[in-house]
Amino acid sequence: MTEGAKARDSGADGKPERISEAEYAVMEALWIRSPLTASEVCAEVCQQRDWSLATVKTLLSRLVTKQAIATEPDGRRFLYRPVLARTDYLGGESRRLVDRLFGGRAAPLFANLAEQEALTDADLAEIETLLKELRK
Amino acid sequence: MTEGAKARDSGADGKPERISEAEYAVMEALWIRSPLTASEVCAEVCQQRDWSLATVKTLLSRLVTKQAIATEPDGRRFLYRPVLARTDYLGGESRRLVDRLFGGRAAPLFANLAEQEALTDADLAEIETLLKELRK
DNA sequence: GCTTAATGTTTACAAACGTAATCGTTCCGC
DNA sequence: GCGGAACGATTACGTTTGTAAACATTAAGC
Repeated sequence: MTEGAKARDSGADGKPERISEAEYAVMEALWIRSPLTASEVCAEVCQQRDWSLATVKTLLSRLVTKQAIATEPDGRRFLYRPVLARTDYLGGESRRLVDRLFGGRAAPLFANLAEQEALTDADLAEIETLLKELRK
Repeated sequence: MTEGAKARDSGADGKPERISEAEYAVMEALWIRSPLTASEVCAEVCQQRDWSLATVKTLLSRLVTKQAIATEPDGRRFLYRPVLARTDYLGGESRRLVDRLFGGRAAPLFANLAEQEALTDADLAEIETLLKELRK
């Protein structure tokens, strides 16, 4: 490409492009262990999702384009490792949900989860502990 | 269609198809007030999202197909109203997020939001109140 | 009665996504 | 040195989503 930084941003500046659900599965593998080769990633996810190696390669390429992962050469092939931190991703997605569906406030989300009976006793206990931490 | 219940489910049985982000904006309008005509929905959302009436009509059709809303004839036109309850939708999406990103446990989500400083004092207070309720 | 405005239906089209096959190169084993 | 395996890059193709225009029908005004 002759005129570098064409556009479509997601560059170092603009907010990172969203990671799709399939791409997320690949990210997970890399968050657990990295760097990995494409084959190694496939070894981690292809069984569970019933994917072919080709699919994983496509997803890796797209993630590189989105700058969610980076490559480092290792001989004739690449090793892939996350650029986007897991915590940042989770935080971003959580905020998105809270902003989009609950007016940016977390309390209604919890009320909703409670209503859905999606909160286990363990969850409640942990949250209580966290609350104490935060209010300190 | 000659052979009713063709497929593509989302029928009365299979889990409801996902509602996209644009579609959600339409649902919001209908959750706030319903039934509404297409024009009325447009009056609610077209300014904010910079949409044309045509776009709203498309989204309404798709939502009808997905059985998220239903129509009732009103003379020569339709009135639209939600079939999917707001609470159910919010609950479903919340669970999806918790399942997909946090292994189905709400506590890590909470921890994450805290880390992202996405919890206001008001949130904390409300959640505390909720917790007390739930543990009763 | 005829034009027109409103409304649902159909069709359109580009971008993103899911899923992959194919192509071109290069290294490794024989 | 050569055939195949491994790998990244390119191309492919159907579906969903975002966004809308075109079309058909009909009710309503003049």
